[in-house]
Amino acid sequence: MNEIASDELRPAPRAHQGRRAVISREDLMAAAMVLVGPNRSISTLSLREVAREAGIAPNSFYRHFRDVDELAVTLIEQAGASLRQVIGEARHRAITGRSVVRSSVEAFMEQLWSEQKYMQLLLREGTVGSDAFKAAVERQLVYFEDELGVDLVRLARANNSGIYRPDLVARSITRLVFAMGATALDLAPEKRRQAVEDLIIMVRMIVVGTQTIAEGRARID
Amino acid sequence: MNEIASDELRPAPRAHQGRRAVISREDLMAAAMVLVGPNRSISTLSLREVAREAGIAPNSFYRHFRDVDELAVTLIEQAGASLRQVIGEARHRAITGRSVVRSSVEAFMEQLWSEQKYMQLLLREGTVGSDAFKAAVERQLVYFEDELGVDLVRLARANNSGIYRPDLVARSITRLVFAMGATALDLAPEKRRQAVEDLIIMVRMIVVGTQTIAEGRARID
DNA sequence: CCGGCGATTATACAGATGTATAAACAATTA
DNA sequence: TAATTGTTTATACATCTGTATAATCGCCGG
Repeated sequence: MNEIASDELRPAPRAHQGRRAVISREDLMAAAMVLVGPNRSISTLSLREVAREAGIAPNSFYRHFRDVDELAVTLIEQAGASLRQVIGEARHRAITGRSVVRSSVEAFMEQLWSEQKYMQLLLREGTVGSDAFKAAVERQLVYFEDELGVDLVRLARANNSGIYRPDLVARSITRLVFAMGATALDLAPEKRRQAVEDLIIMVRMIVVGTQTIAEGRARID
Repeated sequence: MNEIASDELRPAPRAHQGRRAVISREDLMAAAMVLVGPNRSISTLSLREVAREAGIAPNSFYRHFRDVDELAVTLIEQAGASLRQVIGEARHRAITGRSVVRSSVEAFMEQLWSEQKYMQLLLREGTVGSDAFKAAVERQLVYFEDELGVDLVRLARANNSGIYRPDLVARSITRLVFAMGATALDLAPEKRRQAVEDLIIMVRMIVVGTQTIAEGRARID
């Protein structure tokens, strides 16, 4: 994508010629993360602002990203990858435990509190901003859905329980959890526990629903 | 709230003294709606921009709203009220029909296509922006949930079907429908029909889930 | 040690933004 | 008609933005 990003692709074709970069893409991404907050979305950050926070001249920004939007997309991908890893681990660790729903939701919410700013990118900024930005977030959500879908099928087989339209089940759960997580982000700490319990019940309803339908026991109104 | 808004409260204390306002709050709100679009969120509109679109001097804006944020909150309330009315009608009209889920979801999606810009405010801008703005959106969602919750209980009684935690059911359905609606907003027209059908299935899963749990037929994994 | 080159910077410019101040305006009241 | 009052406007200012241009810095190969 970017000629500078390809540094990591070709490790050192000719070391470095000229002055070595004193600042890295990662530094700029970190600076951007310092600036975002509950009332500051990534798309409202200015190039100068990020550069200022990183302690470099505005123009140096261009050597690393074409514009703030490209930086935002990179951050989204990083946040998505890290979240999917955490949740994936939680799900597989829980296979031997008791409730997959509970441990997955709890893992998600833990990641939510500990990485608030990263999570905010995925949860609440996916619907505004440039097309590239929206697409990047949507991509992460679909990754998430796909992995969840696979696990749902595997679990259904293991438990000898039916599952109806696992794709839609995965989609429902993902979107619901992300939506509830977004509102939970600015929730008073003492209400968080309750929010987690509520969310677990919500997810269980979906799971019970798909099982009941699959087993032909559903009464459709 | 605003001394000009109170026009409608005290009809005409002393008609008008001085020049009559040549532009109204509604004109400014309409101008703002012209400017928003799939890639333009309300919180990124500048005061000058809205004034320009409305054809007034920038400073005249202050006679009607304190800032763009106050205008945005007013728009949110208007959008929320109109949506709740449409959906409420659809739900009660459907009580005599066949599927409440189908007709409600379809009514929602119709409103989505016909009032895209208004709906966008509720669906995708609720998580960024000022606290006042986020609170306004959340308020509309809770209104929506409450009304849905009441109807769910009524329907369960009418159908002699159980319902578990109707509050959480209403919340799940609301958040899920809004989340899916937000992504559906920039969907190619030919994919919309499929999205509606998928969404109906998702909602049905939740409904079947709550019924199954209420009737003690659930197998909790 | 030095010439070259790439990363970084300083400076600058045009445009946009929020808003302060005061003048121009029109409708109502006296 | 004339004074009054609230609305609208013109002008202005400081600040911020993205970016173009050219100079500076420091490492690396010769």
